[in-house]
Amino acid sequence: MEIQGLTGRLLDELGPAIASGELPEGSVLRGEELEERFGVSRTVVREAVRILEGMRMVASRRRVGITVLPKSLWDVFDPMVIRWRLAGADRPAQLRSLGSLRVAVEPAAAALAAVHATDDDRRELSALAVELTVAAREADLNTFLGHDIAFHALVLRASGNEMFAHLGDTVGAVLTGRTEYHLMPHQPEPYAIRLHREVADAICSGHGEEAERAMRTIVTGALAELNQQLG
Amino acid sequence: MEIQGLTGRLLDELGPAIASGELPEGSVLRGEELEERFGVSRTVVREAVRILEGMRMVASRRRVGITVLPKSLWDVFDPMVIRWRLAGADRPAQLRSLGSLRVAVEPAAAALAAVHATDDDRRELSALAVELTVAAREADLNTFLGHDIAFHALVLRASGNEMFAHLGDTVGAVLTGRTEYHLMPHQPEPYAIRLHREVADAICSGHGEEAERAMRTIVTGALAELNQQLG
DNA sequence: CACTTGAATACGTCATATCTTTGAAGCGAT
DNA sequence: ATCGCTTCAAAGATATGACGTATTCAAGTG
Repeated sequence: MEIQGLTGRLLDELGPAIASGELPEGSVLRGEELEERFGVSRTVVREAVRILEGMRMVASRRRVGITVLPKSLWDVFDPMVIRWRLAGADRPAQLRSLGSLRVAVEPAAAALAAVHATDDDRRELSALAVELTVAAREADLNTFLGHDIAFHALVLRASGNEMFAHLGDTVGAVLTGRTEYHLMPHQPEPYAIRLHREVADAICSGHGEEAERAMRTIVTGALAELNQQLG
Repeated sequence: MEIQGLTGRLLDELGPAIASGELPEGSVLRGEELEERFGVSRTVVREAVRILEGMRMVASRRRVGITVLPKSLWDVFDPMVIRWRLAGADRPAQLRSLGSLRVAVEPAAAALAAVHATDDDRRELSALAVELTVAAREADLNTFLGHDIAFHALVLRASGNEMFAHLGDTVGAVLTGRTEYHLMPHQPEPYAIRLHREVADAICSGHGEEAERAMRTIVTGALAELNQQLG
């Protein structure tokens, strides 16, 4: 679900360059310069810049050029921005931000899911918790990661809140990144696994507060681990 | 900080039309049709569509046209999308989503602010709490609203989390909308005012848990009130 | 020194042409 | 009648030339 064509390719050059700080705040680009540098036409440059303008990473002004805006103005919830920042020099800061966001949102989502999840949601959640346990026991990290992502995305979706649901992919990106990052030398901790089952059980039986508490333990643990890794 | 020019104007026609459901999921537009309907050139249409594509509200495909994507794919955290939805038929759903989001995020932000707020932040927060109390006592609703928005935005910013900070404007839009919505026939509740002062005091003195608790009481109260209003 | 004026500049918009992709119609063979 | 291949046309994607317009900067003027 990405932007296609030359515009998309240019975007994937400019976005990361800005997100990583390679083009710092206040940098000025000229449209014609971008045309030459990337060998594309005005059309392509203008459309890519418009998209960046839509996410408030740049502003285009007559007689001045295309200015890189301060990070505080960026749409930091835009999945593209998040992906670019996770891929570049801003990765630690982005992981910290997302860690705190998870601590805030996921317990609330779990509590809501206990009320709003459909029967199908509950069944799938239970199944995922079981498969998670199996994959962990067999130390199958890739399978584990996939189920873990699906688990958290499902809780967020089952909350019935569209904004929470939308964070599913982002959380998935964090979990993927975390696995890649420290390469998961050890198998997942049994305690964390048990907590996932507790979340699933609590949501299935409609115990919102318990689901919230268990989920909070999971995400605060993840945040603590993250802070330890990042120093 | 809006998109300027004809592109911006077209965007402000198309965005709300899609957000309100006037152009439902699956609707197909042709670029040429938009050119004629709005009397603008291809350039303008394409750039506006590109921006909408960037927020995943539409997808453009050859031989088909510009298709309105299902709401579940939209970047629901994009400030433009939120504004458009708040302005149209989707307003109740958007208010509910934002209400839950506030319950999740603002208490966490308050807790973090107690640790990360600068001295200036703390001073400003105290001042705002006082001015809030004064405006409430004088039943000056506009002043009260302004300070209320500033208060919540400051807590979010002082949390030190850029993603939380970014929600300041959105929360402001919710508060503004709420005041406009039920026209605030009564003066703000003294209990809610006291809670704001508690939040400020707790953050100033570094008591994260107390700040979190007081803030949670505020936002859960707001959510309950909202649910009552919306049925 | 402050103000006005003008020219240079870079984006904004329009119009047109060509290329590329792709959905669908057409058509033949099994 | 259905499957599979070919062909065609529709619509977006890209390129390019022309002109409009706001904005900046500096020269000129009082």
